[in-house]
Amino acid sequence: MTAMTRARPLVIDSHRDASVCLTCGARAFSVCNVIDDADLDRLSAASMTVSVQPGHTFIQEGDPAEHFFNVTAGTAKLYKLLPDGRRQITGFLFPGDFLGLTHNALYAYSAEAMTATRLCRFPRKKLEALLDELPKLEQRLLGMASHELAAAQDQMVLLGRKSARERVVSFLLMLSGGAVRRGQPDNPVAVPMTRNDIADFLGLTVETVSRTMTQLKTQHLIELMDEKQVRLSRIEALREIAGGF
Amino acid sequence: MTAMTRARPLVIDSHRDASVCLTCGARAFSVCNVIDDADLDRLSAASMTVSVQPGHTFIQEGDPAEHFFNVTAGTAKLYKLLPDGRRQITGFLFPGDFLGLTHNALYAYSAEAMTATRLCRFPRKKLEALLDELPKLEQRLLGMASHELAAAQDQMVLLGRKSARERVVSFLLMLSGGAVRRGQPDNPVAVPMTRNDIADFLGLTVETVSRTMTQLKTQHLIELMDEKQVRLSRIEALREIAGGF
DNA sequence: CGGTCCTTTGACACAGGTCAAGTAATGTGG
DNA sequence: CCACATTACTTGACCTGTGTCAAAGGACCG
Repeated sequence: MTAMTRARPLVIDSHRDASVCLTCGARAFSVCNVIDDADLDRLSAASMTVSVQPGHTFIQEGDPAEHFFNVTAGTAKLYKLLPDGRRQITGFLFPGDFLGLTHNALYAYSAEAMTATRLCRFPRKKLEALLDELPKLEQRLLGMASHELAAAQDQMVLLGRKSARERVVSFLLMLSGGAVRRGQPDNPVAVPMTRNDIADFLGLTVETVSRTMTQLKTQHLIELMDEKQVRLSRIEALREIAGGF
Repeated sequence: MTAMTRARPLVIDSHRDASVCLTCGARAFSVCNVIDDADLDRLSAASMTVSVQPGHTFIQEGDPAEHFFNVTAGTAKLYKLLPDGRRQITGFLFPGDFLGLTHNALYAYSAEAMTATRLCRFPRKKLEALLDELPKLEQRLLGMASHELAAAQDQMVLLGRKSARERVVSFLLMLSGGAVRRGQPDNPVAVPMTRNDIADFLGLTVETVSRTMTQLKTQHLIELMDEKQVRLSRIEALREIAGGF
């Protein structure tokens, strides 16, 4: 982490069509505050803006979960490791996403910035203390958690029952759908992660991801503008392949 | 659903070391009420006990999520289907578990009773209306959702990165761990689900599950008391194989 | 006691993993 | 601005873990 500056607080908002810290300099995609100014000030006293360089792991699985974060800029990945080093990426974070919810006092996963990332950081202790007094805030958290849960269940279907082809197509559609919600170009869609990250997210190997992409390209279902930019040429056909996303 | 009787309400408690409906006749594993008697009465007016026969699907994915449920007896499975019928079981429910949290107004999965099951049913609308007034209740819900989320992430690692052998062993250890938390015998551990259900939970086929079990048996790592009862003979060796559960 | 469902086991096939090599893109220091 | 290293991506050849298909034995039930 390269910079830490005092900032006004995180504003919890509905997932995805998310607002971000009011004063971190990040634009808010939808401003739908759940707490009023007075409470904002109480939160703001303890919040901080944190800048993270690409490749930096700013959360370690198993560490005490001292902070709650809101991504205000950049992209990050969440992952878990097996003892022998196998990795499963459990999610990608974009501006507006949060992390740090945990039922015990430890982080359940590691988090690493993929691009230069700005985070609004807030002590979990304080947040929890405020939950009693700010039911709206808690409802928002509950809503976000429910949303995450639904996404996790979809991912279980993908990992447990879909073929490599179906996984890759589902992934591209997910990315595109997320871009829409964030008000970013959805077709061609930006693919900021490496093939390796995609593989670890989809439960495949780099080689299989790469092969599948070229196969899709050959069949004119997608078009690789460049490495990190994919046009979905035949969305309906792709949706058919994905099997329900 | 074969029976519906007026019951006193669901009591939301910490996941797993869970209490259940106070008056459904189910014993409470830990009585740690989060709401007082007056509020209980308000909840109770709308709650109901529902009995469900084995094999009955009492929640359909995509249906309007009108109720929130608390399992008070029996076992159930949650699953999602792909259009062509492939199935992924996303979780098993035991007494004390809940279901019905959803961020939109639809159920995200189907639920089917595996054994005779009793549920405490509560209208979601009313529950949501009460959240403002009962922050403790909401905190409990948030805690349960966070716990579910952590479990879902573990399951992603299993589905994305573990071998068949590792999956089966992880599953048996999970079952055993859950039994401990519910105060039930954990070794030998009850395995109430069919091989097919296990397969659909682990992202495998019945045949692979069956073969893997006999392989573990041959290697004296487990012992099949009968079809639905497994002794974990060498727990430490099994933990080693599972890779962190 | 015949039917249904669950489980196990065997023989074989194939999707995706592994290993290896080559190419392209990016950065670094001289 | 150019050697050179490094990292990401692609492609090919081959291998293997798990799926598929088939069959048979057992448990349960009306």
